[in-house]
Amino acid sequence: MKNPTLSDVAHSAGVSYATADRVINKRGNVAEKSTRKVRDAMVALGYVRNVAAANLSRKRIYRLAFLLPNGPNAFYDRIRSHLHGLSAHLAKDQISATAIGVDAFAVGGLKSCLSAIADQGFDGVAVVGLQSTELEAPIERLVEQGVHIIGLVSDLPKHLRSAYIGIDNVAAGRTAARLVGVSHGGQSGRIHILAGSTEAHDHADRLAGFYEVIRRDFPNLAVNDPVMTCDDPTVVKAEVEQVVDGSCGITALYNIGAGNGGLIDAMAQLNEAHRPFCVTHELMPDTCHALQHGHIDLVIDQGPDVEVNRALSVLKALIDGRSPLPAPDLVPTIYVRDNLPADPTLAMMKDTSHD
Amino acid sequence: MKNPTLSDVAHSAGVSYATADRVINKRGNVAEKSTRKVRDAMVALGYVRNVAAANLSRKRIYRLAFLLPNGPNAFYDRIRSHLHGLSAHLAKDQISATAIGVDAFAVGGLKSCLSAIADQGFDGVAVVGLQSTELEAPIERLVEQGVHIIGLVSDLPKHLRSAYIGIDNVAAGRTAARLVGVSHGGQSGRIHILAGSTEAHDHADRLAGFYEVIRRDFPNLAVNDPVMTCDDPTVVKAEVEQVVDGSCGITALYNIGAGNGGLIDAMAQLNEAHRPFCVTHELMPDTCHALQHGHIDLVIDQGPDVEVNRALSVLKALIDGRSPLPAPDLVPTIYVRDNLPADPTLAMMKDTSHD
DNA sequence: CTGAAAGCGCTTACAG
DNA sequence: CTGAAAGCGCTTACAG
Repeated sequence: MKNPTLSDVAHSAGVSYATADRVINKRGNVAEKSTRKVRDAMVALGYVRNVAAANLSRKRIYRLAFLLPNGPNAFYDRIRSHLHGLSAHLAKDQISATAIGVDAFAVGGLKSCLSAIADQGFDGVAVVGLQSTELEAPIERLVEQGVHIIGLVSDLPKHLRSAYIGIDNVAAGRTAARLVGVSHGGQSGRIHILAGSTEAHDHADRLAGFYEVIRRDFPNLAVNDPVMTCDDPTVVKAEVEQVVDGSCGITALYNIGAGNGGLIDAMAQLNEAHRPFCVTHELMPDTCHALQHGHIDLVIDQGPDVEVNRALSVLKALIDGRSPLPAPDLVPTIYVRDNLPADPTLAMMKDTSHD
Repeated sequence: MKNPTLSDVAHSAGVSYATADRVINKRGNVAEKSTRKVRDAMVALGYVRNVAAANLSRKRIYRLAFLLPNGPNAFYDRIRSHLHGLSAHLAKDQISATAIGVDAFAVGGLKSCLSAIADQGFDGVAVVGLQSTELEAPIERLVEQGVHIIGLVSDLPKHLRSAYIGIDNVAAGRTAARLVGVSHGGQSGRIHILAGSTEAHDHADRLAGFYEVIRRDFPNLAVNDPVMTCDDPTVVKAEVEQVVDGSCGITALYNIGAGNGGLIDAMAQLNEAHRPFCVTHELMPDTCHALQHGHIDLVIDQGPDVEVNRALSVLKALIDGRSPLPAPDLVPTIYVRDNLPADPTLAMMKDTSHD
């Protein structure tokens, strides 16, 4: 019942091990006839290449890079720290994963970073992408070098990457809308929306999804035009305070982007029973705390840790030339105050543990 | 920068390869003095054992078993089919995973199954457990044989297993309660609860969590005593039809167990705008369809595919004697009609694809 | 175009 | 208690 090896195949095909190897690894320089014989033997015996053995003999080390936006951003800090906590573990599987900072969210920064990592011997890179054709040149250069590219959290143009690991932001926005809608229990209301910027594709997607559902299924709810906050907590706070004084009739608040600190500060001053229903994104120490204390109601979390783990295994599969383990698409987790991780700080930090 | 090998360690310790091997693998028969020298060299060089090489030379094959309840159950069918779809993929990593049917949910069936798989050469087994001390004997026997045991979906007594892969059902019940509560928008109401049986620990846990939150945070909501349905759709349907005729003032329905077909049939007859708010568990073709058509509102899904994948990697880590990849606890996904998998039937079935 | 041989980092008899 | 040697399934020069 044990798997046939390459030498079984070679034998059965009547050629040498080296020749069989040449055809299964497409190294060329093999007579048409030999190729055919080997191919036949392969299927006849049901040959399955032993990747572990191949990697051992080749001394393969998976060199991976994660291109993450620089700057003070709790979300990417969490990704960085998870990656860091994983490194000892990954080393045992001959995987090295390096986080590389990219300047701002601007195309220029990403472009130069992509160019800079060429010729550095990376086998795969996960990049927090941008929808810009300007990225075409540097990425194609990498691909020519045999580097595998995937989009992480925010996608690249589809034709430039082999996979996207992240959530469907339109669906996330729709989900937020549904839950906000449901929270009105059939009563009418007015929803106020905050977003980081119109540039950010993920924000635009969430907004589109949100509108779609509210307009279709909740005619009793009015939606204010989104206010841009640049993800700045101070801006968020000022905006929320101004609009929530009671005279505007706001019954729900949806923060599409970051800057939750400001939202939470503003909400904490209100009476829980009378404040608007609040939905935000990403479970962080502050949003977790706010949920526990009833300052906000729902957090839609994309699970950065899981995204990183998934990116890692997809990249490895790509490099090994095989399909990744079948797994369902990533769907964000909805947190309420009742399903929070046992010890929030611990849960956030446990990544830094090693084994 | 490359990792030191065992022969580096042996060299540096001034002993033979074989001796170094004996101490790192605790095979015994080594002089105290040699042991010390090797140990010192190990830490000095920062030796990391290459598991892949070890497995290759040992021709290790991971033989795993999944003990799943028999009988017509869509949930476990889905687990079985996912497992089946994975097998080609797993084979490439020298992993074989066999699903083994266990009679009913009774302790007796599980006990005899656990006894039956002893001496069969399994390295690890994931079992849909039961909280019964009767399982102690057969499990301890397996453990003595070096078999690693984990609980899947439903836990075993803690001291009998190395890990539990599944959701926190109390938290799931609390989440259901929160969302049901929120859906009333501050208005009062009455909630009707259906459960499979009082025996099932997961049902009991969900119920407890549900009560906890409603009682604490939603004094305006009354909760009927749970009705036991034996997870039978016919029973569920009859019960729902009886209670939803309008005269009972039911504003929400929570089905803790299975038998959703009955719930959906009953709901489909009602006007979406006036039917009670409906929450159930597990995304299946029927619940997915019901969500899309507005017959129910929320599905709390534990993600059996992800559970299986996780069980696999935890089992492998256990067998290799290392800690699993750090990953957050499993939290169920909340589905509404707006965040359903792209093609539901496809998504359910894609497991059967091979690579 | 083809083949024989050494080596990847480990384990497993086997002989002292 | 210790060591030399073959072998796991592959890849990589190297020699024809």
